[in-house]
Amino acid sequence: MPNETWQPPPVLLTVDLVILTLRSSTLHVLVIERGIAPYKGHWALPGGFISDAGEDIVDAARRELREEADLDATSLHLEQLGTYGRPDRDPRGRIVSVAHLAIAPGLPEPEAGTDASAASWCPVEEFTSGRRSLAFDHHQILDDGLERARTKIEHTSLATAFCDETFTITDLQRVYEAVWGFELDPRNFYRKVQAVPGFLTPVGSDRRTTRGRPARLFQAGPEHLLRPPMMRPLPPDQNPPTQSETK
Amino acid sequence: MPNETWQPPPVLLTVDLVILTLRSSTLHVLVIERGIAPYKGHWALPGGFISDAGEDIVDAARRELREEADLDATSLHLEQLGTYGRPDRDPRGRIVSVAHLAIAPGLPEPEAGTDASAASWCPVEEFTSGRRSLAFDHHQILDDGLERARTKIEHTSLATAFCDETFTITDLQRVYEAVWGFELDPRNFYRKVQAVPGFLTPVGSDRRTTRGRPARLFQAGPEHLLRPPMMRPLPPDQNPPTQSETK
DNA sequence: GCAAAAGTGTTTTCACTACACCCATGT
DNA sequence: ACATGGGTGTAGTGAAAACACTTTTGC
Repeated sequence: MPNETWQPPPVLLTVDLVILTLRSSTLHVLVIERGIAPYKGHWALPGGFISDAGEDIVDAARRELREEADLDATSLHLEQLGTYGRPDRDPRGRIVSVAHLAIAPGLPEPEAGTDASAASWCPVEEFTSGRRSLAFDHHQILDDGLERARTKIEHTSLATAFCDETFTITDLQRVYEAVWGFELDPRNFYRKVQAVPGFLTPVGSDRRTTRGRPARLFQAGPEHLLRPPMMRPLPPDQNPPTQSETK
Repeated sequence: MPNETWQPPPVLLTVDLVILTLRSSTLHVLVIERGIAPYKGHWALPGGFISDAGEDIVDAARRELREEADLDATSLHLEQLGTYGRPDRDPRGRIVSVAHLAIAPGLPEPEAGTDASAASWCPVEEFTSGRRSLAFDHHQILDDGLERARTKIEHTSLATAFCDETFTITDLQRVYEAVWGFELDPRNFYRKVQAVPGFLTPVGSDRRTTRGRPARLFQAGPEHLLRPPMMRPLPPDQNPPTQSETK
């Protein structure tokens, strides 16, 4: 162990953001086009350095959310995702990034032309399919953020963070389908979500904007942990053998 | 946004470790008695500064595991838990800590008197009950580590990391009971774990030395994700109302 | 034999799937 | 009327809790 007079090497700390939203029933992530080196001209996740020595990490994430995405962090879901510190992850030197996951309701228009000039929503499928790439280790961070979202909507009420203040059950179903990547039975989904105590609170009025029968409106309930959880079926690549089959 | 000539403030990075193990069917955490200020003489989680600018974060965690706990990180479960950076968390200044969770099989004896003089296993209940306290924000880190362990043994094979190379099903049940804090039915547990494909692999030879019928020995199977998961029942503080009751 | 721990069978309950069917609205 | 999306009934399936019961050891 180093002795008392030894001084540890300082590092530079950044925050990076995986900001997810739903746009026309498709999962999108906010990316920016880098204006400076390294990776100038490449796509990257929004983020930046901790601004001063007294700034809390989550406050830095909130600030970047406002500066780079023009989003109000007080009304958004925001959680820490993980810390990425591979020594070679940034060619400028030892830069450690604390990644965060943010969930926003679907905004009707892309980002207004504010401080962040080159920010835009992009379907996550562009990146997961490999058609587009991301700077630094941001592909890894995006993958981790997507996996976090997929598992968290199973047993927490995180899916409501993708919706507006009030929403229909079908709206919520679109969230699950977009995040998980497959379709669900609407009738069973309808009852399943309502059977979870505290998940949804009915609000008096209905919504009649489309044709067809008007849908009841709900808002997020008081419960954050879903019991029973909304378990996703395993993808049908192969049916797992049960205990009895090995008999 | 700061202009190009602005330099971000460097911070000091540490790693802290929540090392959990089972000792006589009780969950224990490794704590050290601090020999230097701040919090001199108080209990704290093992940890230390990143040693040089090229050291990966997880390597630093492995190094601390070896230096402070005399544990070989290659045979242990080790994962990142989260990053703690409240500006006032350390009176020495801006020190950000990347906390890790480590799981060790039950060692027969406490730590050998190696580099870490004052390290000792302590039942976690001493801290969760408030009888003992921890330095810095380590109480928060411990709570987060415990919660991570509780949820991860539900849907991953993490519980096997508490066991030796080979173990009986009852050994594994003790892990679940210690981490969750309540007892399970041994007969149902016996079948439930074996019904999860890939969770356990029977090792040919059986037996073990207690009185009573000898138990079959198993080792951890190839599957890391448990499907179906080992769901814990909700604590019986109150039975949640189902959908039909609100009718 | 008896206690203790391992392992099995069986019943009941309950959640989930699949799908037929009814309801309320716009055009 | 009929298309469209919202909402309900119900039978079949499988997982899990509860618990009686059998097996295999040490003493």
